This record gives sequence, C-alpha cells and structure tokens, in this order.
Amino acid sequence: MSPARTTAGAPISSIGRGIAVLGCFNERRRALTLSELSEKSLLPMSSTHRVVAELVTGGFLVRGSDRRYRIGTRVWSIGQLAPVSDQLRHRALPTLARLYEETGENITLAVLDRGQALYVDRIGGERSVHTASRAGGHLPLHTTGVGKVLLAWQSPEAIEKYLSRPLSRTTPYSIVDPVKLKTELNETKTRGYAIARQESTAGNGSVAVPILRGGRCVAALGVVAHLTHMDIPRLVDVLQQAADSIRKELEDDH
Amino acid sequence: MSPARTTAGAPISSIGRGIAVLGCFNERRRALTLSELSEKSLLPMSSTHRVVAELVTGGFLVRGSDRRYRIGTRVWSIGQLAPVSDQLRHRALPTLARLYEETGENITLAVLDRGQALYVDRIGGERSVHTASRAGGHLPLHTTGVGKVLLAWQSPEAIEKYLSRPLSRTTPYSIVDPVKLKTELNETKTRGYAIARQESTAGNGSVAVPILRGGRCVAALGVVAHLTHMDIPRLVDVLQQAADSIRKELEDDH
DNA sequence: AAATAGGTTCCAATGACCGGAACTCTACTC
DNA sequence: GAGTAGAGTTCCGGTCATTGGAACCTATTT
Repeated sequence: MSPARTTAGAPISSIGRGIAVLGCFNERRRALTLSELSEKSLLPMSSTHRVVAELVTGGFLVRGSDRRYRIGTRVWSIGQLAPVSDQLRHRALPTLARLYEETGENITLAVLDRGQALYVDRIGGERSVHTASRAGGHLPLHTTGVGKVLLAWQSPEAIEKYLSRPLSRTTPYSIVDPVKLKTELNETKTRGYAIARQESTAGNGSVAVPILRGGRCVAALGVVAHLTHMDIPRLVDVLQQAADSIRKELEDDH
Repeated sequence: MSPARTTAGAPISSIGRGIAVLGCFNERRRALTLSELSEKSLLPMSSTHRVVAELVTGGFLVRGSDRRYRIGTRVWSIGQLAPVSDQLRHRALPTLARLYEETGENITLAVLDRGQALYVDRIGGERSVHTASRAGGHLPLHTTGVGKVLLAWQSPEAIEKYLSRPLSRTTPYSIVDPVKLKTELNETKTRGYAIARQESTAGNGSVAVPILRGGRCVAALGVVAHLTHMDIPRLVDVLQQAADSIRKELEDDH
C-alpha cells in the first residue's frame, strides 16, 4: 500500500489530514457531503470516510439529517479560547460599539492570519452598507483598508514576499500591480492610515488605522462606508482615538 | 512497542489524540506548557510533543514566547462556521440585545452540548450581577435556569441517564438529590419555564425558557439577576416573547 | 430495470506512528 | 560558576494502526 501522502506528493500526518478536512469548510461552504470533502481535501473516499468518522466522534464535525457534515459545536467552543477571541475581541468590543454609534457605519477589526486579513469582528447594520467582511472570514491584504494596514506595518521582507505572488483582482479598482501597491503601502505607513476605494466592493470605500503595541501592528481597525459619504479626516480622527483606546485596554492587564 | 492507547487502555486514533490535546484547554487554562498537556491528555511526553508540533503546523495551536501553547486563531476562524455560531447566535443577537435593554440584567443563550449547558452568548455588563457563564463555556445542567430547561425538554431516557450519574454540588443550594431534581424538572416542563435560586452562584437567581422548534428544545434563553430584584412573572413574560421572536427568526430561512 | 452516484465496509500490506531512553537546554540553587 | 532539577527535544527499532483499492451497499434517476 502506498504511504500516507497527498496527491501532491508531500507526506502528511494523520492529524494534518484531520485539519485538512476541517479546512475544507468556509463561509461559502458550511455544509459538505463526504464526496465534496474527499474532493477538496484531496484524500481518497475511504480515507476521508475514516477521518470524518473520527472527527465526528471527537465532536469536531456533525452529520446533519441531510447527510451533510458541518463544523461541530466543540470547535466553536474551543475556538473561543483563542487569544484573538478571548483577548482582542472581547476587549475591543465596547469601543467598536461606540464607534458604530458615532459613525453609523460598518466597523471592522482584523488581524493578520496566514497571509490574509482575518476579520475578528464586524459591527454594523441596516443603517450602513453591505460589506464582504464577516467575523471569522478572510479577505486579501491588498484590497481593503484593514488589509493594507496589516501589510504596510509588516517587515519589508514580508511585504516583498507578499508582492512576489500574483495579486488577486476583486474589482476593476483593485491594485494588482506590485509596484503601485508598494508605493501605496509606503504612503499608508507614512500617513498613518490606509484608504481603499472600491477595491473590494463596488461603491464602497474604507479607512483603517493600526493598533500598535511595542511597534508591532497587532490589529487593524477600519470603517467601511459608501464612497460618497466618507468624511476621511473625521473618520481617521475617530478611528485613531478608538485604536488608542483599544491599545490601552490591551495593555491594562498583561 | 505498545500500540497507541491511553493509559486507560482504550485504543485511540491519531486524530483522537489531536482532539484530546486541544480538549485540555478550557476557560481556566488557556495557556499550557508541553508537560501540562502531556499530563492532562494522558499521553507520553514524546507523543505529546509530536502531536503538538503537528497541531502547530496546522495552525490549531500557537506557541507563545512564554513557551506556553494557546489555541490558534484558525480554530476560532473555523469555529465561526459551526451552526451554533453561524445560525443560532447571529440570529438571536438582536433579540438578546433588546432583552438586555429591557431588563438591564444578564441575558444568556445556551444549547445542550455533551451533557452540559454550552453558553452560546451572554449579554450583560456592569449594570447587572457577575455570573459564572461565559460564551463558549460549559456549566452543569442541574444548577442553572437554562440548564434545567435544556434537561427538562430532553427525552425521559436522557433525563434518567443524567440523573443516574452523581450530581455535582456548586453551592449549598444546588439540587443534588436525583428524586428532588426529577420533580423539579417535571414542574419546569409543566409550567413552561425554569427557576434557579442560588444553585450556581450565591445571591443570584435565574429564570429560563425553551426555544422550541418542531417540539424539540433547540436552545434555552435565560436571565440571571440578584434574587432580590427578580420579578419572575415579568421576566417569564419578556423571555417568552423573546424566545418566540428567536424561533421565528430561525424559521425564516431554513 | 438498469444505470449512476454517493456512501460504506473489507482487507492485505506497510511505513507512519509509537514511546522508552538518551540527550540537550533552561532556570535555579548554593 | 559548578551542580542540579526539570522541561523539552531527538533518536530509533518494532509493530500495529493506518492506508486506499476494490467490492459492496443504497438511494435516486432515467
């Protein structure tokens, strides 16, 4: 029998296979059949079947009456213990709520995660525009305000590495030229905040500022709004105050 | 070499081991050293070391500068896709917020998970009392309002099974006698709501109602408050309205 | 009734996983 | 700064859990 390896050829551990199966799920695909899991995880059906059964036993997957698998409650429960939820999210929440009251626009908080912007929280409602971001979801680093901030405050090497890979185009306004993006990132870091104009969603723009701790950018705070009613100077002002307030909150205890 | 098995003697899969390691974390212990993980997971140090390394590679664990391991952001991110978060929590949130505005007390939403009450959400603040519940955390089924509701609406067999195991005592007021608890559960189901008086936290009481879908209790909605200012009839009234509103919300789209 | 797709079980072969032991590193103590 | 304890890491031979192809179910469609 051939050893444990993906079709790509790289050997992979049993635990890696389990994680690969769990990683098949995303916002678009929250309920998957066994075949779909087998296809996406690149594992043979029989292997997928066994891995899935073990994940179900452990409470990491649940099988619905529709024969589809969904992420189990236990993953959610354990995930609540992650520092990003337990520390950042909880401490920032009151400030995010206040920002929303002040602006009436969508407020987003994101961190860098595996080369993408991970949305830790999003506060907003019918009063504001519809956005692509969603708590727990990922978006590219070069098409949103928070993404640009997270990238701009990275080390030059990390930035180069990001620029070396092809940049996805989400809208016609997305900056996909590495040279232009590099200039944009430099400007962002110099002026202290990022702006995105219809680079992620048509009609929407965003402004974002970093939350800095010890020189490192631990998160980015942003506002998403219709380009037409975006008072940038005012938004930058309230955002920077809020970022400062979150930073202090984080410093308070450890 | 002996096969893969816990000290208890039962064989366990590699994936089971990974889950066992992740299961070592809880609200009290969010950062664990390798030795602690080895001790709690009942795995030998060398095995723990390997499993942990694989989980780190997969982004399910992170190693801090303090040499302690924490739950990785990726678990949080994937956990957001669990139906309990994605469906129940998001849909119920506005109603919970409204309930909080109306009562000024801690509002809790819980589901049954592995024989315990899993707190899906908790809204409250300085205006109200301090409670033991926390989003993502578990509490026993027999010492809280929401717990009693979740248990009372279970099948008679499931209730018997729960009663057959020893009942933990959290406070001197906790009901730990199976016969008394059974009576309490019957009363709870008949009257349509549960009451708990200092059974979980001294000085606090709670009232809870079920959220029913197709006869099944899919969640429990509760209020926690000082026993002295608990207007039970009024709380039951607002809770039942809110539960109904959440039920409709859940029915709206599939 | 046949065909198709999706899901499950079986099983021989084997190499990934297992954990004891040896070793290294770190943090104290004296 | 030598000594020591504890934590963490690496090594490695043996073995059995894991693997995936194949066969087998079971709905659903034609």
